[in-house]
Amino acid sequence: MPQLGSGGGDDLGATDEMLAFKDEGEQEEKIPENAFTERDLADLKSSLVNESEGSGSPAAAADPEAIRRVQDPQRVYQEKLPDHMEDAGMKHQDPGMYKGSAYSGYPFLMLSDPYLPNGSMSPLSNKVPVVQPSHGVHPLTPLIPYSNDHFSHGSHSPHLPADISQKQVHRPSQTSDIPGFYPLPPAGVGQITPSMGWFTHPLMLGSSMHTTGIPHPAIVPHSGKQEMEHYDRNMKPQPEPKREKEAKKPTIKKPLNAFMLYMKEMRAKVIAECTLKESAAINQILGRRWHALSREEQAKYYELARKERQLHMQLYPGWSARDNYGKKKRRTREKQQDSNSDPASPKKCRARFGLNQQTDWCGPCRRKKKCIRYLQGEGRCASPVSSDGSAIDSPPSPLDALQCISSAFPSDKLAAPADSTHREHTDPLPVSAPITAAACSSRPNPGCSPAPAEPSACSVASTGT
DNA sequence: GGCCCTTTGAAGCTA
DNA sequence: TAGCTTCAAAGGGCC
Repeated sequence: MPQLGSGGGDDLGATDEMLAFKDEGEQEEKIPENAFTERDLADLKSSLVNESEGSGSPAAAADPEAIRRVQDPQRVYQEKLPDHMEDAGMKHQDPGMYKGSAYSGYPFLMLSDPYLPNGSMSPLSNKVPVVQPSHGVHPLTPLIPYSNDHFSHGSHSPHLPADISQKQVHRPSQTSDIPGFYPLPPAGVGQITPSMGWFTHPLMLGSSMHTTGIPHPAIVPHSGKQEMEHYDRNMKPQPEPKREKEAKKPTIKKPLNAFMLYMKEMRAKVIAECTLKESAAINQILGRRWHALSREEQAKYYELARKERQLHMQLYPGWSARDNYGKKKRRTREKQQDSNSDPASPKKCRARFGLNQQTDWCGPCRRKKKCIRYLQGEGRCASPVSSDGSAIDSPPSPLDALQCISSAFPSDKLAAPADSTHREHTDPLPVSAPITAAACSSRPNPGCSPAPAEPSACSVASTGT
């Protein structure tokens, strides 16, 4: 795996685990200077619970651990907030690791400078033209990856829900205790912890602010306008029938993982460069580019993702990914069947290549994903025939599009990673992969010169499937 | 309107 | 513990 595996890395799939991050427990010793206080955290949780669940606190009630954490904030926050923020130079302006990254605007990393005292963004924050006009979230705010348009729907002002201020007024126990969670005067901003700094972003306050005043984007209604209306109503003090209230419980979304953060950042770039629109095709490209990233580059995103998870944990101690299970319907049965018959399934590929399953495979292969070699153009697994005797099809061919991307993005990493020693498991896109005329004809990029190849191979990029 | 596609990673579940 | 499933984002396509 290219990611972060250093030689003997075992779990190459979870490369973030391979980072030399300290154990959470070890991180308790240091508290970021700006760490918000125990009280803030407790209030924050309280407000979340109050707003989403009504006056009661079912989440906490159902989760003694949550209560304990709230009551033991020292443990909570110290436990959650890693000192590697300091280690990585993130506690203050980081001249290195995040410099030049779109994530220079990452709330966690911004600490003192990301949001200037007057609320404006750090100049560094505009480096990457990620544009998400339809979502009132600042595009450079990775800690705001969650869909937030739910909070700005309907006739409300796209900037601030009409009743926001009222709600703040009517929530004395929260507003008074969480001075930093609401539109703050410049002085207040400085009191907010780095991790909470995004709360004060003008855009956040404008459109994605949670009506609780805790605008964490992970909190969204289940879906749609109607639910949002319910959600708004839910914020009002009037008691509602239990069943109804339950149905209106907002959804707390999963924190984004490293790749998701990367996608969020790079999507617009890929779209702009290759005039692609379909997310499926874009994601294929991004997936390949992800593998082409250097260890250090990926480390940024793993770090961000880790902080994202930590913040998420702090905000929603009782939340579990399981809470959202069943909220999406998938054709899992069909996929499962495909996986079983897939000649590139991890198990089969491992066996065919006769490689050590602990060290010789990339993360995807060690899970359910296809063998990376299969995908990367070796064409097929070692055997041309699958276990059931049927012929193995040629691998999916987004490669031509990816090849084009490699031209569009003159990064030598795609063709020749800077550090090849750490990507033995995920070789970059084969340079020999031809760019089809179709692939390039749909792209304005002059660097994309077609090579003779099957025209149909571009279908992935040009049409999506 | 809502699911599908497509990617990787994290977390939960199951045997 | 290994393997599988689900969800996270995105937005065009499709039914």
